[in-house]
Amino acid sequence: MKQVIATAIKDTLGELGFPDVAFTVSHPSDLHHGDFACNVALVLASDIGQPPRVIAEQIAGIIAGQIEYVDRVEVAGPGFLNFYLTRDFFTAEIARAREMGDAWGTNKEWAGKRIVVEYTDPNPFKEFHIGHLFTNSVGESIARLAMMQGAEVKRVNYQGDVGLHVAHAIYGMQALGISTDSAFTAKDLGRAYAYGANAYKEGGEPAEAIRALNKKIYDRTDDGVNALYDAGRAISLAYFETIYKVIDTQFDEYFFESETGPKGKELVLAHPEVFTESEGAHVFQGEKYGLHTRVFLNKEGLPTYEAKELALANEKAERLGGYDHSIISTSNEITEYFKVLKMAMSFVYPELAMKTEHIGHGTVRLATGKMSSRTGDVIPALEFIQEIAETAHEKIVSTGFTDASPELSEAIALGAIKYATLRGSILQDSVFDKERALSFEGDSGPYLMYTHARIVSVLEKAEVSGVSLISIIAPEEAYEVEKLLYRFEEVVTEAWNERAPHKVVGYLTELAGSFNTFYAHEKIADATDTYAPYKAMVADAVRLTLKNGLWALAIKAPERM
RNA sequence: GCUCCCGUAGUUUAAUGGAUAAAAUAUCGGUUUGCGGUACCGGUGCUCCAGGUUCGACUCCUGGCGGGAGCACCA
Repeated sequence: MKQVIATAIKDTLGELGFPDVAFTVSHPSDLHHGDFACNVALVLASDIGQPPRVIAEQIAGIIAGQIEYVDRVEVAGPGFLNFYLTRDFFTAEIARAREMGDAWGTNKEWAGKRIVVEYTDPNPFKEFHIGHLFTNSVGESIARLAMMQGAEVKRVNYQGDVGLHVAHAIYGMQALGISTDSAFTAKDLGRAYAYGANAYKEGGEPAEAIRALNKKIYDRTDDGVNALYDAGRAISLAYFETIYKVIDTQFDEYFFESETGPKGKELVLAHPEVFTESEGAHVFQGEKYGLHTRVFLNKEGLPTYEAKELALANEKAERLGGYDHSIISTSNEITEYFKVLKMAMSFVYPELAMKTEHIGHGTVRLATGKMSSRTGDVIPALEFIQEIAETAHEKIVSTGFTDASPELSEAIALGAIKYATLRGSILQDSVFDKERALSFEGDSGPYLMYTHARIVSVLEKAEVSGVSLISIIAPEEAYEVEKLLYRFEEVVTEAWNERAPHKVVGYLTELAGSFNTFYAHEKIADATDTYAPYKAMVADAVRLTLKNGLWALAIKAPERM
């Protein structure tokens, strides 16, 4: 529709003898200003020395009545052309949405192409905390938006099972007497890690011991260390799997630093023209490209994150049978490193470098203060979810909802968390206010879920009362909610193009608000109302949009709450 | 010190260079005894500072101020 209007305007410009200028056709921020607006007269004004409103009137005079589905064109404000669509357009869109069903909101832009999305990336031996929950929410949503573009998406999780942090944990295990003789849990590992990290910070002998351990972990020469390592790694990974089940995320492939490490080292050594020796280490000198120098192999000859990530790009391509695009979603602490890495990659793997994209997102802070896995002052993800689920359960019981199952409590808790983390731009740091996420009022995941469940319910009531969804007699004026509905496809595409899941959140919230206004003023389950069948169809299209939109955010849409 | 990100109602956040800067929350006041009140309607209240570009700037440019991250062997 946008394209149709743009073309018509372009033709009109030619007809009037105006120069061909760049203009935009967009949705006005206020629905009272029509469904589409064009700024062409404002752009032309200075070029041809006429007031914008005069130009706009000329264009409107010609274009009115020329475009199918455009009811009228008005000149407004400083000289905008406002296009109002016909009732038939909205009616047709409602029907189209309902026909498309689960495919509503998707397109074929990336059909036949493979996109790899790497996200979450928790490190074994460390706690899976709410920061991982945040990064998982972002990555999962990006992956789903990619799927909605028709791409074949491969979800990938990359985990640091070697490196200094593991040495921290092993050192802590030894110091705290955690051994394979007795059962230990992921929580014990978290404690051990915090202990080792603190010891390393103190420097001196413990730091030396940790560096020595790090080397042993790599070369596997010490049986005692190997035993601790193998048991710890297995317990960590099993623990992560239980979390993935809870947060509804599934990975196609897992990559480990223990595999990419040796390959990364090989790569660095094989490209001396790219990686130069400096102070005993192998570095990439980024200064030539406006970046900074980064170490790829340290002076002990061990690969750093950078070298491993380099090898990882190729590993992914090999194991997944190639890819058309590769997204790596991490917190923005990595952003600067990644620029250097990508530059280095452009010399080693030019084709892969071109397909690689890093998305750095902000970090979550709690209202109570910053959390850090180094001090052990973190909130474990599972405990956090459980706590919110318990509060959700209390609310369900006290308000007399039909379903008080633990599954529903958990779904609501996760909906609250995901919404809260995705509601703003992912670039920005965000503050997680627990009280707010738990309030379930206004802008919230449960608000959207509740609206969805209520539509399901009213549609059932409508059916029972004999409202048949066959009649398409619609009131002359389209409801406001209809004017938002057809934009869903555009929003999904925009959210994908800009890597901005919050666009979907904002849209769904506006849609739900608009529907709730509609619902408060219009009776749907009333067989005596001529318009009831049409209103039920509108409600059904909103239900579908909420369902598909929530899916893009990995939030469940229960039919009953 | 250098690089990157950010600065919007009391608070948390929106706004492809466009119209009266928008929601939620908090606060104040309402909802025709209506299909699920976790809802709906209304009031109060905001672009860090100083220049510049533009018909038009929260948005772009320059310089400040303030916050976060990074800046050689952690990830």
